[in-house]
Amino acid sequence: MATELQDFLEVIQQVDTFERFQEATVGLRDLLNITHVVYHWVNSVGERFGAGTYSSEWVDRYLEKDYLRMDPVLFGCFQRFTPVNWKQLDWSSKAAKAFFRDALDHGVGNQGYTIPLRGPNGQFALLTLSHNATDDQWERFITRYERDLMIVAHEFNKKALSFDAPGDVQSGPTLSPRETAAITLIAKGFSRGQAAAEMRISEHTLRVYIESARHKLGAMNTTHAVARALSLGLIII
Amino acid sequence: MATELQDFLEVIQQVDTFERFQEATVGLRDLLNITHVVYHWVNSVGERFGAGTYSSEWVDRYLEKDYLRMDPVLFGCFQRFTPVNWKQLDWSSKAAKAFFRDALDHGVGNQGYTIPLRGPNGQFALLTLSHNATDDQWERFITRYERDLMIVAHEFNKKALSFDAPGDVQSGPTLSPRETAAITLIAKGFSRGQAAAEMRISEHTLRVYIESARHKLGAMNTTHAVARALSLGLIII
DNA sequence: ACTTACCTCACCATTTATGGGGAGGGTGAA
DNA sequence: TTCACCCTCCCCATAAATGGTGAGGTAAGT
Repeated sequence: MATELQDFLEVIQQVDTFERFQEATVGLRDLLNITHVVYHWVNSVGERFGAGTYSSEWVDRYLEKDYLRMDPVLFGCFQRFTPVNWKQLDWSSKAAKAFFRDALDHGVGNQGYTIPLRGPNGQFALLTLSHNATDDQWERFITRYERDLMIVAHEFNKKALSFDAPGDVQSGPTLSPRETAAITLIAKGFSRGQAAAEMRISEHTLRVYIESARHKLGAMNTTHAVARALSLGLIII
Repeated sequence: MATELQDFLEVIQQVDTFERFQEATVGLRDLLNITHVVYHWVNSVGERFGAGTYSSEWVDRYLEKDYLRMDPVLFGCFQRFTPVNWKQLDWSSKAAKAFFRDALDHGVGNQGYTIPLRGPNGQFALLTLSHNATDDQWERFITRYERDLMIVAHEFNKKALSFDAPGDVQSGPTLSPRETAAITLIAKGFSRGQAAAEMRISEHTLRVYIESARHKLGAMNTTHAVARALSLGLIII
């Protein structure tokens, strides 16, 4: 690992407030000598949090124009496992082209590289680097730093996570074996009657499990309970 | 990065069949001079695939006993973002203790380290290392290799992904914006009437979206559709 | 011994979801 | 332009889920 980035990991580990995230992104930008570094994070309750070097005008415009719903970077990363060079994305739609032009006008670089990382409970994070460079230059930059940046992204996430769920992991509700089995069957598309038959219990009993699980999960209805159980990783389908 | 692992990345990149995964795990085990290396992967359609150095007896027993549903490692990793040292997990339950003893009896080491990684469409992968060592020795081992192993895990996943969706990323079903919005609201526990009010459309229209999404997702009912949409990463609640 | 949680079963009335139709207007791509 | 897909609205009858309340037995932990 490049020694300058080695040191930078220490900087991340000392982040203790949201504001420090901002400083850390600035630090990384200056270290790599590029135009922008942005860290974007969606926590387990769907709250978005961003820290980075984009101008506040661009951030406001991005939110105002609801670019979240058309940004090919965000969209591409939602469907991907691996980091992505922006050039590889699909910019063919009219909306995407307009968005890219708008971004350029607001100081975002013409090149970009984004690392997506996912956690349990729908946690989703992006570390984005942007710069003005030729395709070749950018390719070389990525080749040089991609592995280091992966580590940096993970360190950022570790910090973000520590803010999200301070303390224990095992805090959420737990389901009994029969409740888990019942909810899992329902999540697989079984009706109550089918699920009861599968579990060889009366439909009445199955209802008790579902209701019990629903209460534990604080869910409004069965569908909500299934969604929460899935999000919390309590069941696997 | 340790040079021996540097070279190993090349080995991973040359994996071209499922069998080669097996060889790669053996290679990594010998390189690190530990007892076991296992790579476990759940693809976008829920199929499980494992490659590693565990004895076939243990693998068979694991499946036969349905340890998948009680393994604290698997369970812990589902709820976690970051790699986990097995010692940190909750082994207090009777089932977990019995499982651990059974694992020891089948040659699994007393120490372990597992890196969870998630992708879109519910893809979930684990890279597990296991060894017989004291807590201190294992701690030192992890401290030395954790960053390198993260890179290795990502390389494994890159390969696994290339087998999963050869070619296009856009393989699964997609939902229209309104369908996504409707399914998301239902997943959040809204009734059809509430969701329709929230979207400012008639309940009839909302039903059309739900039904349409249900058909696209090949789901038996609304709850199943929500579960599938969540698993596929099409919605976030 | 006592409490807590789990598993199993039952009835009531009401609300909600589902499956099957049909129809018109919009937008974007081939 | 035509085709496909999306958005919006409507009716009907039936099937399924929900909310509330109750009750008896087992198993584990304090």
